[in-house]
Amino acid sequence: MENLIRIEINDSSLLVKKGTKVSEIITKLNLDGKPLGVKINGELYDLDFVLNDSVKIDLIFPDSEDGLEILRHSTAHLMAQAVLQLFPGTKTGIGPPVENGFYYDFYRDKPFTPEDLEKIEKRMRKLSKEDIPIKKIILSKKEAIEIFREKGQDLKVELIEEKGGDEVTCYQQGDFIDFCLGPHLTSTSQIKYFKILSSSGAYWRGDEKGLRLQRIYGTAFFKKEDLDNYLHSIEEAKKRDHRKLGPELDLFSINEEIGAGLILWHPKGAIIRKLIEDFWKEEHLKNGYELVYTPHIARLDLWRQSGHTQFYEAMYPPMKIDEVEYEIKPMNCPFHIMIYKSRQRSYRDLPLRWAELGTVYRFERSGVLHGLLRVRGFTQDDAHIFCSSEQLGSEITNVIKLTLKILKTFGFKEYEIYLSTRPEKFVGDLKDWEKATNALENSLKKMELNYKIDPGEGVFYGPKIDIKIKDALGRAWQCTTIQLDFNLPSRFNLTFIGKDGALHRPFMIHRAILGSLERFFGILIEHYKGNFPVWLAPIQVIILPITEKTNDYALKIEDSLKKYGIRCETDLRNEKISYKIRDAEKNKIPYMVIVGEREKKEGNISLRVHTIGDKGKMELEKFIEMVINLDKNKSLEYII
RNA sequence: GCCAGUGUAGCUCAGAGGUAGAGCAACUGAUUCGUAAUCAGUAGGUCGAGGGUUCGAAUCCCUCCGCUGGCUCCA
Repeated sequence: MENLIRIEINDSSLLVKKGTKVSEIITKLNLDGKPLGVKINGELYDLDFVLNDSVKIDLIFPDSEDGLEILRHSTAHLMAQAVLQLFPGTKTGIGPPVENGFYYDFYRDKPFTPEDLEKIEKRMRKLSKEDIPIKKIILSKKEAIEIFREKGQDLKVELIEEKGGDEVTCYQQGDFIDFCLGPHLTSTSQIKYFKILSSSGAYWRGDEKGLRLQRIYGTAFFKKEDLDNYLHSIEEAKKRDHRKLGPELDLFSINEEIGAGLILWHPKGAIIRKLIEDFWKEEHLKNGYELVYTPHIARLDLWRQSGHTQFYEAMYPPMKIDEVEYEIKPMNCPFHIMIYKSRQRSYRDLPLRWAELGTVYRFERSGVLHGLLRVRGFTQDDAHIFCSSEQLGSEITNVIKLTLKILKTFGFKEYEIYLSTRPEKFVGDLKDWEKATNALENSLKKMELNYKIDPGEGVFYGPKIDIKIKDALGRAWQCTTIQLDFNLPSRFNLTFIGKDGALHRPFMIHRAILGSLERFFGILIEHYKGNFPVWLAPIQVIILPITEKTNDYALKIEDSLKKYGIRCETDLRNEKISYKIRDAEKNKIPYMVIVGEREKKEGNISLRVHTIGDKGKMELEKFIEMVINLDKNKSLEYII
């Protein structure tokens, strides 16, 4: 009996001998089509996989994400084969599948030019047509190292030496062999619909001081239609890129003469910011926060005491004022701490929740700047909570609740939550770390939120929860962050007098919900594709007289709307109505109120709604009521 | 910061050693029009900045600045 294992596969369960290959089981099943591989315990394997334990097997077919992963991994190999044929002497690094595609890293003296990439793609098509079988081969570690050393593939030798067991798995297709666990397709002819997308620099093993490699990115699909759709979707996403929409809609700009990573908020962007800030302040006041304001600079000594000068790399050089060194702030925390320290605190005062829209400046390396999403000057929607050990759990839960409410109001439903735990280098004692990490995790569990654990990714001073939201091109950006801090309270010797009359150290939670107004605005522009909901739209209504004869009526309507605080304008230009409509649609104004002789005579309006179209005649009062309602409720809809 | 690409009118782009171009937007005029572009005219540029090669540079070379993709995904 001990030679038998139980295999769960395809809704059935069967007993097989130890050492059975997956493929032997599969031939016994009546399947439509052949699977590409299997997934066991979350790992992908090919059909040669030998079963030695009782496990559950998931079959991988082409129409799945896992199937695509196998295809893309094989396409990466195909690309490496093409590169080695065209550019002999190139050394191969690693070539994994990634979200939406794959890449392969190469080392070569000369960089790949765009023409080289075209040649590589052409060669890949040729190799695909040649229908080269892809075979798995098992070698001893010694053999494998010899083979790759002979081929001059030093990087592979390094990897095999480090990661290879006694037996080393390789995949071979024609003249190309790669050290790889697989799984892979069985022939290059199965790789048909692919495209090389871009190249870039990369460091060997992600080490900035290490070897500089060239990375080539590509993608692949099983169907031509899917590839075309993907390429089309990239083009579409570029149209709602905030860096394109922002200047187009006159929301913000970045001026080279002012400096990289510094944002100019134009009037239309500024009104949106104001509305976001008002909402943010209201919510915080409702939730027991108090507002504070702090300066933009402080003496360098303050940053020495906080530890920023030693630990924080993004500081600007200090400036001298009256022989004393001052530093522009990269964070708000030391200021809030000084407010805490401005008097003796008692357990009766706690929790203290201090919020500030605090503008900070950080030196970000030039290559990482990115529109509104990564800048050098930005305003954090910051707050610091000082609380006792007993209050920690409920404070964290309340921060998460507030976060979810705010994100929901803006219409965000998709985001990723991460819990980052203790890194190797850390300050504070283990008990506190454990308590705080548990408090964070318990809050997530209590609220039944899906989250991933980022082991060791916490900051040196404490564990944290991050919420990331994706931009138009699918890149995730950290917005919300909830961090515990074991560093500053002790560095500044924060205390409160407990019930017992003794001094205790408060817990400190550092949190930002939107992250920064700049980044959040960028994400928001892309989230709405520039079609802001009524409550945020810089201009909510534009009144379009059909000819000059109804200009007076249009202006009367503008007056009426303005009385109710509705943000509106009238297009008095001497243009045809279709021209004015086109302009208003391009400016993504929610409502177009069209008035001609008919409306003037009947005393009503014609309404056209952005992205929806002509809604016909309407009473002015009804329209006003609708707009006010949607505005007040922060509705994401344009019509009721 | 590093690798590669890129920078011409407000925007989208053409020009690739020999006098800076188009469309849209802007401005002026005509047209008075019913749901995504009426017609005509006018104006707009140290070709990112600085240096060099040349009789002559937007174009070739160098330096700097900005922007774009990537530098996290691990055989």
